[in-house]
Amino acid sequence: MTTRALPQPDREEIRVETVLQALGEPVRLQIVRALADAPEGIACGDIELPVTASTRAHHLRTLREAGVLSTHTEGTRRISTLRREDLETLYPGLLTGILAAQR
Amino acid sequence: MTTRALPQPDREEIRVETVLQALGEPVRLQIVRALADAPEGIACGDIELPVTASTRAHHLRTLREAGVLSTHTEGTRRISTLRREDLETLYPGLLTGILAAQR
DNA sequence: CGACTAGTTCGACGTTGATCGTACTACGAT
DNA sequence: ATCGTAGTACGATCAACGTCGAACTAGTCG
Repeated sequence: MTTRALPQPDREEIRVETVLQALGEPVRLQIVRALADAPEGIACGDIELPVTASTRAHHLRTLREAGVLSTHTEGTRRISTLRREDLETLYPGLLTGILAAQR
Repeated sequence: MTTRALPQPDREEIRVETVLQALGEPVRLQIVRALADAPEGIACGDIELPVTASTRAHHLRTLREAGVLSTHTEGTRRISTLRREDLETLYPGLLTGILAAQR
């Protein structure tokens, strides 16, 4: 089995506008919430979403490039995790605030 | 002189996706930052923005309808203020986190 | 190897959204 | 009442985005 990490921005490259724009999309917010409930990460396909696989891939890429999540390959699966620490350092309280909203 | 408030969503009507989407636009984020620096409110036209008056009006409306700011008329000027308390109640930490980002 | 599975990439399509100019409204001052 | 100022509403335009299906890549298991 192979394990590899996908390219993502460094902490200092993360921009607020990009993060907010990424989070301001219902499906992506749903993904972030799913990830928040799974601290150890979750496989893309295991998140229930009302979109096709290709759209899901698109959203995950957007979130990763915005710096919201990390993805690494484990065999044929791609495990995504929230970049909690980076986000908390850059924008303390932001994630908490967002997740506090009732679904 | 006349004073009147413009229609805006009640606190319980505010939706996270809408707020995040509103904040995820550079010009609007700039407006929010200007408002954060002026707790007593600020007249629309006094915010320096790289867009025309009509575009500015559009963004202010978007932010107001999202529940991010309040606007009330004072004579011919429209004074906008951040809805800090409502946002803090709904999404504690969100605003702080966003404003913590260096410009 | 070949078949299967997980996921991505690409191109197309339709919708949304940011922007502008122009026309309009509302208020205050003269 | 008339003029000037602050700001909004409308319609048009163009770019960005979410969505999909189909083709592709990469890994696992027989």
